[in-house]
Formats: sequence, C-alpha cells, structure tokens
Amino acid sequence: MTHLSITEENYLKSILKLSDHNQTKIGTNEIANEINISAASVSDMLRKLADKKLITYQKYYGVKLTKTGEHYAKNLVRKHRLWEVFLTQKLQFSWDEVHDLAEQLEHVKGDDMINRLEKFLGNPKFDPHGDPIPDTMGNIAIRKQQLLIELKKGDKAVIIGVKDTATTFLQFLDSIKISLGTKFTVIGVVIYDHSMQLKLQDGRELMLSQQVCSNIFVSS
Amino acid sequence: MTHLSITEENYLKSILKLSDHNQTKIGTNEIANEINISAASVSDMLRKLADKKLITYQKYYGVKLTKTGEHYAKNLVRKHRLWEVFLTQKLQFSWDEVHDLAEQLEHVKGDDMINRLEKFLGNPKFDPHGDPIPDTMGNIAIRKQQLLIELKKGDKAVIIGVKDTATTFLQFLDSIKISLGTKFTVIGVVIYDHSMQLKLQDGRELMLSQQVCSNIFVSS
DNA sequence: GACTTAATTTAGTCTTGCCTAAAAAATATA
DNA sequence: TATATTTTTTAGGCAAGACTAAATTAAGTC
Ligand SMILES: [Mn+2]
Ligand SMILES: [Mn+2]
Ligand SMILES: [Mn+2]
Ligand SMILES: [Mn+2]
Repeated sequence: MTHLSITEENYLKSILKLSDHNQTKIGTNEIANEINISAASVSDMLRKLADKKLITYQKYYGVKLTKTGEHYAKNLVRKHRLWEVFLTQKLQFSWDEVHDLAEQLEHVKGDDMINRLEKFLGNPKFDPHGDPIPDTMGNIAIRKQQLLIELKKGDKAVIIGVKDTATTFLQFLDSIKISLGTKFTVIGVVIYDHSMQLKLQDGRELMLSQQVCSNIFVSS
Repeated sequence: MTHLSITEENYLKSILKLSDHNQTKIGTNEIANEINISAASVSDMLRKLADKKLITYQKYYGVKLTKTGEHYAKNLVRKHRLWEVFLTQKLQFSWDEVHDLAEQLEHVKGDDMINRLEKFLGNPKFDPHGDPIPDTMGNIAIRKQQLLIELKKGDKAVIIGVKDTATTFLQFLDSIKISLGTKFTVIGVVIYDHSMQLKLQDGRELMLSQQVCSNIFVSS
C-alpha cells in the first residue's frame, strides 16, 4: 500500500463518516463542511484521490470510497478509537478530552504498534464513547442499539453509547452522573416536548430533554 | 508559545543533538547531513528559525539554539524518550524497534498527555537505550559514565547505555545477550586492535571489538 | 598575498494543500 | 421550457518546505 499523507487520510475518514449507513454518493460541499475547507480545495483533492484509486469520482456527481479507500479509512477509525481507549483507560483522561489527541495519534504509522496496543488494552471492542472498534480487516461489531428517544414508558435499558461526542454534551452527562453502563427504566414521556423521565438503577430520577435523548444510544 | 511545525521541531532537535557537549556553533552542512536535506534548504530554514528567535544565526558563521529553542528541543527529546519507554515497557517492543515510532509520536501535541504518560510509566529517568529523560523544565539527570573502551584490565563495571542506536548494533548486542544492566569485569585488552575481553556476571566470556566498545556506556 | 577549495547562501523551480473569484454544470422553480 | 439558484469545478495565487545550479564568502595553501 502506498503511503498516504495526513491530509489524504483525513479526507478518506470524512468520506467514510459521511457515508455511514448511507449508500448514496457524498457531495463536495458535504466534505468541505465536514473538514472546514473550501469546496474548491475539496474538488482539487477529490481528483487526486480518484487518481490514486481511493475513491470513485464522477465530476459533479459526488464520490464514494473504493474498497482500498474504505480499508484505509476504517484502519484510521480503528487507530483513533484504540488510542481513545488508551487515553481513558491508561492515562485517566475523561471521555470528553480524548478526541483531539486521538486525531493526532491516529496518523502515526505502524500497524504492528496498533495491534500490540489493542492487545495491551485487552482487545476492547468499543471506544470510550461506545463506538465500535474495527478489527484489522475493517470488520465492525454490530450491536442491537437504538436511540433513547425511541423508547416508551416502562421500557428498561442500558446506556451503551453517545451519538454526539461534543465536549459540552459529554461534560453535561458527567455532571448528572450518567455514563456508559448506566441502567434505567423510562417512567414517563412528556407529550408536550418529548422530555423523558428516567429512574436510574441507583434510585435517582432524572428528566432529560428530547435533544439529550436523541443523542444517547441504548440497548435493552 | 507558538505552534511549531514538525519540520521546525526536527530542525531544533538536530541542532540540539549536534550541540551536545559542544558549545561551538553548528554549521549548515552538519545539519544538512544530520537530517538528509540539502544545505540550501537548511539555509532557508535557518533564516526562518532565526526570525522566530528559536536560534541565533549569523550568516556564514553557524547557529546556536536560543533559550526558547533549547526548551522546545529538549521537550521534544523528553517526548521521544518517554514514548520509547512506553513502546518497550508496555507494548513489548525491543530496543531496536522503537526509534522510528518515537520519531512520529514525539510530534503529537499535548504536554498534559506526556506528563500523564510519564506518571503511567512510573517516572522513568532513562530510555531503553540508557539516555536520560529531561523533566518538564528540560533538566537532564547527569550520571557518571564512561565508554567501555576507556576501561583497563581488571576494571569492573555495568552497562548503562549505548552511544550508537542503529538497529544492526542493537540487534548484535541482543544476539550476544548483552543488555543494559549487564555486569562484567575486563579480563584483557588486546594490544594489536584494542579488542576487549570481558567476563560477564553469568560466567560467560566475550571478546568485543574496539568499535563495539566505543559505543557502549558503562558505570563503575 | 594571490589562488584554490570548501562551505554557505541566493536564485529559480517544484509539489502539496490551501485560498478567492469566476465559470460551468446541475437542479429547482415558475 | 426558460430562468434562477445552488453546487461544483476551473483559474490563478500563495506559503511551506523541498530541490538543483549558480554565486558568494570563508578558509586553507603555496
Ligand atoms: Mn473521537
Ligand atoms: Mn470515540
Ligand atoms: Mn530514539
Ligand atoms: Mn533512545
């Protein structure tokens, strides 16, 4: 495999992210928006990535990762998430602090290092935000999960991930002592604004807004 | 402190390395040779580094790090060596495999991360090659050490570092089961070529060439 | 001290990755 | 279908960091 620049890696990662659960082709503007770069620059880079057979690109009609491109992108996600686990599990960072550091660490070359890191961490399957860690082949564990917002009164579930990983959101969850693994029962749903009232395993009762509930993944 | 590019960091690191135990100014060619870049390119960069007050630079008369430049350079060395300890102690890499990975890891920004890493590693004072790890202030522990080649027949000592860290040299030492901490007595010095005969603590006897003995640091 | 050689800097280019402004193509609207 | 709007691409530039070739300065030699 050829050596990719950090920039190229980041483009592939963005395209993968935008493709998630979405087969259709990705537009230039979407990518530009995702990585905060002008559409003109993205257009330039797409041509280069297509030349390298990392994406299929038809002018004016969007892009899609090739198998090769997808492989690189998933490997990058794998590295990102393993480093996030390292930072939280070994260096005691909290889940809202690790993303930016992982953005840098993911570009360090050395698959052997990453495989050793994975083993050192005890072969984790999910990162600190509940996102699955691809294996060396790019395979990703599928979990049956749904958004908290989709639950009904009386449903019991456990929190297994967050959709939004913004610092403010994660810190808010910390402040109300909610984390991955927290078990609860839905004891009410407000019709007016779709806030949800939960009863946690530890006995506490909590009211969460629709926006919050739309960004928490649960498993029943 | 301003943000330095990886390139700038590497120039500072090279200048520090070349300055080691050597107060005189460093020449353009020396740097060019150290980082495998043309002298013309080095000349360009020196002007830029001088503009940023990271080095003092007088055209045609060489360069020297400023206090600021030295601080950056030592911090880089600190990061490099801590990552090398991580790779050997936690990921089980051997001492001949870690340098290139550390060359990448040292450029990851985040002093907090490095301080946590240091603590996680148990505040090591030396890296896997016996080189001292600067503290956050850039202070470096001084050890009384000398080269093996300087010893005389009958001297007892312990190996505490290597001067050459080339893969082939380190693998050679592995192959003859010599590592940091190995204790020995000099039982003979060949007059003809200055090879040295050692008796190790485990009873083995070894003959080492002058070149090998010139690249091993010992403490008595 | 003049001449030769070595070290260093300058001049002119190249590539990567970004930008803005303008042109072109696709899509939406009437 | 013609026009307006949005999206995307092209054109032209810029900065960083590299190169080679040429010019300049310093250092060494007779
Ligand atoms: Mn992340
Ligand atoms: Mn994550
Ligand atoms: Mn090293
Ligand atoms: Mn080292």
